[in-house]
Amino acid sequence: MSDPSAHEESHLKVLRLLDSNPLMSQRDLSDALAISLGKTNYCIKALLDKGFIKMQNFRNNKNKLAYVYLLTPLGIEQKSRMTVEFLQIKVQEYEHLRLEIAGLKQEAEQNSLREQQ
Amino acid sequence: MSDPSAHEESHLKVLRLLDSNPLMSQRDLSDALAISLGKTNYCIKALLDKGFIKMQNFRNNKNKLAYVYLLTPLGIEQKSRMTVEFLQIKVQEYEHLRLEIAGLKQEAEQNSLREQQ
DNA sequence: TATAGTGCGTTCAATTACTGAACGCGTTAT
DNA sequence: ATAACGCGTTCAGTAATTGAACGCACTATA
Repeated sequence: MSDPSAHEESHLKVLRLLDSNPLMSQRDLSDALAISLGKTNYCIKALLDKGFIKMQNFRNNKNKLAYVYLLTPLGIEQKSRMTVEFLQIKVQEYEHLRLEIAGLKQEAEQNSLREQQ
Repeated sequence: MSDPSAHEESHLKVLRLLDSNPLMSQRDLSDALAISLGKTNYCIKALLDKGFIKMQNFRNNKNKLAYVYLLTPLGIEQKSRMTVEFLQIKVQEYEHLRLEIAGLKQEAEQNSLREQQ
């Protein structure tokens, strides 16, 4: 995929997940996104590098050292921007898929007619 | 992509294209599918290997040597099977996308409300 | 207190996926 | 003749992705 929006989409998904739950580990994220741990780490680093998220140590009520990934103000702003951007892209994909399904349906019907003869 | 259905989808698309126009060259196919020539060639070879298509020399009315890629009876059968299979997959994707769009829309609206305050 | 176990972020060699320039060949145009 | 063209084919190079392994800090167990 040399499509730049492919990376961007992972970034948006991570931002959305972390915004709803900053406690997610990189392994949680890779499960949720169905991508490898390495790729998730690569993505997190990019978001840190861009200043969209920050990594923060904290101790929870069981005195366990852990991390939270918090969206920065810039990250929140970018998340909004990317949300609108992908909304448009997704609507286009939706229409494309609708047409593709229509084509497949038509063909499937033709095939079953052919079998009946 | 270790997803086996990714290959399969290319195969189905090639079968559909060739069924509608056996005169398409590998370059035509790579344009239509927006994939590289090398990948198209790899795909064609796989379909030949499986016996789904056959490659046939012919001479058109201008005495030009050329190839046609014809679907075999097995290829026609497989194309039908794969069409039904992907119809189901695509419908699922469609629903998934619908939900994703709904989520994005809701979020975009929340963001614009936040901006107004 | 010692020690094993757990979960975390991180790394990176290996694998897989993909590209597209280049080639040989036969046809077509000059 | 000979250049130009389009075809399938090849393959070295690059991009993308994986996941086992590592060190570290905390937790549970003896």
